[in-house]
Amino acid sequence: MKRPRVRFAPSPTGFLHVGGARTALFNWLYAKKFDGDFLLRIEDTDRARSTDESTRAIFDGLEWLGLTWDEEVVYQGANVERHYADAHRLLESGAAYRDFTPAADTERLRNEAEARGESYRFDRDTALLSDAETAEKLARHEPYAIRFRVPEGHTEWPDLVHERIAFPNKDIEDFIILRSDGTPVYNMAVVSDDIAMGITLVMRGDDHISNTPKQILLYRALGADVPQFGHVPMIHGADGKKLSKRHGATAVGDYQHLGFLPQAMLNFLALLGWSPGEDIEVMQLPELIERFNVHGLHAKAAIFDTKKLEWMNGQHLALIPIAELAHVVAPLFEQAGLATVADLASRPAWFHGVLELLRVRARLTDEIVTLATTFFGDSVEYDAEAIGKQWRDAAFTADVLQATHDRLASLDTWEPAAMEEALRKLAEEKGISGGKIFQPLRVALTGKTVSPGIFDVLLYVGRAHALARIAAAVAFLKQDA
RNA sequence: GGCGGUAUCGUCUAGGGGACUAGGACACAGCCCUCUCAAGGCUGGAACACGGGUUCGAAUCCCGUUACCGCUACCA
Repeated sequence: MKRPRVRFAPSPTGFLHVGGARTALFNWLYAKKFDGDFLLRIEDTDRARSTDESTRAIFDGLEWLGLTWDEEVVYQGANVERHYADAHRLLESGAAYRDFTPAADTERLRNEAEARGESYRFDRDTALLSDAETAEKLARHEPYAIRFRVPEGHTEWPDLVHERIAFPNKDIEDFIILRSDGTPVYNMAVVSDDIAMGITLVMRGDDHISNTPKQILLYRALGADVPQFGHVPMIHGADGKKLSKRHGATAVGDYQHLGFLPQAMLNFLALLGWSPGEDIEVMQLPELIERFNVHGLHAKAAIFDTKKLEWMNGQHLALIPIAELAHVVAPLFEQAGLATVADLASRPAWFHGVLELLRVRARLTDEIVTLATTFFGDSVEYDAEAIGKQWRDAAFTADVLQATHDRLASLDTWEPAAMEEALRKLAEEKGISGGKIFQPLRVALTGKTVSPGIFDVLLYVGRAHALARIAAAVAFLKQDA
């Protein structure tokens, strides 16, 4: 079997959309799984809408996800000469013909038909000219478009995702392949490029299904092998409509900035329209490649469920090697003004310990930073709610906290087991439950009613800071009483 | 309008004629664990769009209807 060659061919008219990212992923997985090449082609022939900025955004998004491409990026705009030549080849062979009808005329006919509620089909017979007429118009340098002569019969193909799709050719009008200004039209450019790039499988969004018969016709007329096709479904928003800005974040970059991990995004996207066929959900890239199969590809549009993506991110946050997580998250700590990247790197054991505590409690990397504030700085801000709930009896609480402070201060090691033993003993002596100590202590240390386990907080806040915070709480309570 | 595509819990899905009392996951509710919060474990509610066939037997095959989506350009 020939080495498979697939491609992802976005047009640079916006950012990398999650739907595009998913098609890219399926193509990439296919290439990895079947030992093929994954190529990238930027379809920048629409000069007005294409921007370098969005080309960069596509690269960035793909790189962030780790969907790297083989070979150099192909820019469609650089190949217009060939597109033009291919269109003319079709003209020479008779597969296409010149259409001298002014664009405005066909547009008018189309509009009129539409107004009458009829469907318009370009009429080949009125456009076809005698050789003499053609020669005459050519001599006068009248502009013409080149139209493909759609043959009789029907066009069908076995789709990788759908079973078999067939179109009667009578429903396909003679479409333009070269505009009267000499520029190629999308279908012409795509086919010409895919042939030149040796693409063996075209996997793309199912919004291209109706382009496919036209393209197959072009392959045949050009004497090229018709590749395989696979049309993957669209991604919809919660309302069932095609995902768009109205639904919130749709660009891959948005999710990156929201605090999602690329591996979670990939995992989530893979499961949107593909299933391994087993009850397994959380997978890393190597496992995704190993399990990927064409059979699991879906035909039905899927709704983008942010909640599940968040859950998925939480799963990957828990799975990612701690050093890698530290690397991803350290810059965020710096941005938040908590600590510099260099500072964090200088005390990896401490930093990793803090991250271990928080990774299971967070779903987004940003949340880790928020939760981590407790472990930095000297002062604690007390939540009014926390005070009301855990520090009701100020005098009693001050007393308990003072005793807690003293017991902890007398410890000669600063490790959780010893702290717990000491404080449980204190509770027993006072005839109160452990919670009666831990909860007020939590407020003293964090200002909040919720936090990681209290002994872990003690450990990572550090002896000096912890004792200082408890003393400050006692002072606060005494002045309050 | 024409053409094409799709149809299983709210959502992502398993399911390729009998193993279906329709399984898993997210979300939701409850319980357990427990110093709080997460995580984890357990339990619960929740679906085969509708109507006809084919068959001893249909979520699964066929036809129709409906709904939704896409395309219908000298855009890509």
